[in-house]
Amino acid sequence: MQNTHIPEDNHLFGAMTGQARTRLQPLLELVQLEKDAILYKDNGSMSYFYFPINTIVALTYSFKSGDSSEVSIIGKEGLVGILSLLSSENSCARASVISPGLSYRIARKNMQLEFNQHSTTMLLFLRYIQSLVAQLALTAACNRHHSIEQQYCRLLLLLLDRLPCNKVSMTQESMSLLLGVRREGITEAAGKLQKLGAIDYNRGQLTVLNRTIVEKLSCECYSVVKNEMHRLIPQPIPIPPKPEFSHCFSNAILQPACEKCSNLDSCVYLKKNIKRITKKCI
Amino acid sequence: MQNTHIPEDNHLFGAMTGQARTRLQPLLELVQLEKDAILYKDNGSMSYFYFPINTIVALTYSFKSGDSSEVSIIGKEGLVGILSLLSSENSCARASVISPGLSYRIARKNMQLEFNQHSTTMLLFLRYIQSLVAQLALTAACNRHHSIEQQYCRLLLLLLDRLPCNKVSMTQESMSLLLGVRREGITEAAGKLQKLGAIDYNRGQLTVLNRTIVEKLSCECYSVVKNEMHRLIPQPIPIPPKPEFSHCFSNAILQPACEKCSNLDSCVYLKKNIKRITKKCI
DNA sequence: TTGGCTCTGTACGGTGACGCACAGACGCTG
DNA sequence: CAGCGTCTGTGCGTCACCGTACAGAGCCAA
Repeated sequence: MQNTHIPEDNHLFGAMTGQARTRLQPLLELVQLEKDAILYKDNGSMSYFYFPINTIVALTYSFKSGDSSEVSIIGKEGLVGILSLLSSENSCARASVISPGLSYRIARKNMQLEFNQHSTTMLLFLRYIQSLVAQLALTAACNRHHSIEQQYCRLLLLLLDRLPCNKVSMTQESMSLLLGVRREGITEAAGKLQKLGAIDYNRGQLTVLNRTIVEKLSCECYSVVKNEMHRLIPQPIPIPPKPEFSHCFSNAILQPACEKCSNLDSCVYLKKNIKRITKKCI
Repeated sequence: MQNTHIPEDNHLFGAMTGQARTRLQPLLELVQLEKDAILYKDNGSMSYFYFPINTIVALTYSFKSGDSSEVSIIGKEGLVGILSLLSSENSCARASVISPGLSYRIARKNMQLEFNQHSTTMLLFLRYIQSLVAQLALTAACNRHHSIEQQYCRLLLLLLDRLPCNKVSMTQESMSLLLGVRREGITEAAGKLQKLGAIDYNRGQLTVLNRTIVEKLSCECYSVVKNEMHRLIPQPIPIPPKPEFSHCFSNAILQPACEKCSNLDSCVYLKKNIKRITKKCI
């Protein structure tokens, strides 16, 4: 049975020229990123770049005190690790998987070669970096001025845009760590949204029922970031979701469509030969 | 009388190769940036890049509500406008002069040409962009977790590093707008620092008396940003301040060394042919 | 079934920052 | 010198968020 994913499901990869994609395609490897896997640490080096397909990665900055805060969310629209193309070293943020799923990855040196030798690729990536910069700047200002509720909604929307469905698999505890606030703050915001009928949730399984309400309660930061991204990186024409895809590969995110897929281990696709990246890997 | 400044007083310019500097030097123009001049707006286009000498520029993001927050501080170590090299458009932050002084500037198209055609320049600039990114990420997390007092100290240190002396010419009101907090919050923080003997101030004229205390009260963000910058961009060997320089060109920052320089208009250097960039210019 | 673990709901006091209001101090100008 | 505008100090009440603590509810495994 054929694999139902193509690297072009990642928008940034899809926005590369045909020639560039032809060059890179043989160097790509499809991997399953599991929850809380660390793709790179604050100061460590990284071996791979990741083009997420249906996984979501957060860039977070941590203080010595242990306090931390998300600075950027990267999913199928982007590339994890791109900032390290700017120099030989990483920046000071950590990249961790907050929603498990599939991603293509490519060895660092191959990516660096492509970036250095082909100006069209470089220019595209630089545009993407600019959109990341805008996201960072906005997050800074947002953290200063907006309420937990607004930021919770913003985060929900960022996650939704990067998931193949309207279900988010994250506990309130995880969300609070991302935003750098108390868990109780999230409980309160989520409780209000539930009362309004905007979301429904149960033990780490959150479903967005009415996206409009969430958008209204969110701060303007969400739409600004989204528009900036769309302005800089052309978005692919929306393709109707592939049933098999959403069935078998996003089972940690979707409510599974069948019993046997409620566990990753029983998924026939994953049984094949897709490497798993777990918490222990880097 | 010779001009006492050279473009190499700007660290980023100084870190460029000799060939690159030779190419750019004839294209540079020395200008006087006056307080509150807007170098570029949130969405507008920009005509020049600025290599600050003894002026300081803030990148701030503003919300529709009018709330705003500084996301980055740029002085003699950097280049204002560099992010727009990444694509044809600007990012969503505004650049305004918070400390008046001199800067070299270069037309946008000339800079873009240099960036596109010379890889050593490009690589240097990309490294600088990475340090900016680190600053943005840190600011985001800092805004979340650190107190006004800590952030006030951080800002003071960032300003000090970019000034030729220990005097900062800014009102508490201006500082509060930068940090995106109440003016009274700054009053309180400044009052505490004054009681401790760390600073002295009077109607917009602030002198740092004991830098060590300020560093102790600051959050770790200052040193992290500074180290990241030094790691990525080689710093010049410190040169003892030139008396004439500090006398005549930083008079809006320094307590003037003589009476006739207490006013910009009476400065013989500025009388010559240095263009002034005021609030009205863009 | 039972016990233990995780996740969520709630409550309480503490605190840092806010918004507002106003007074005093300083410095410039006529 | 008088008057005015700017800058700073201070004192409220309010609110959002924090830290802590604990209880209940759901889920899983022994």
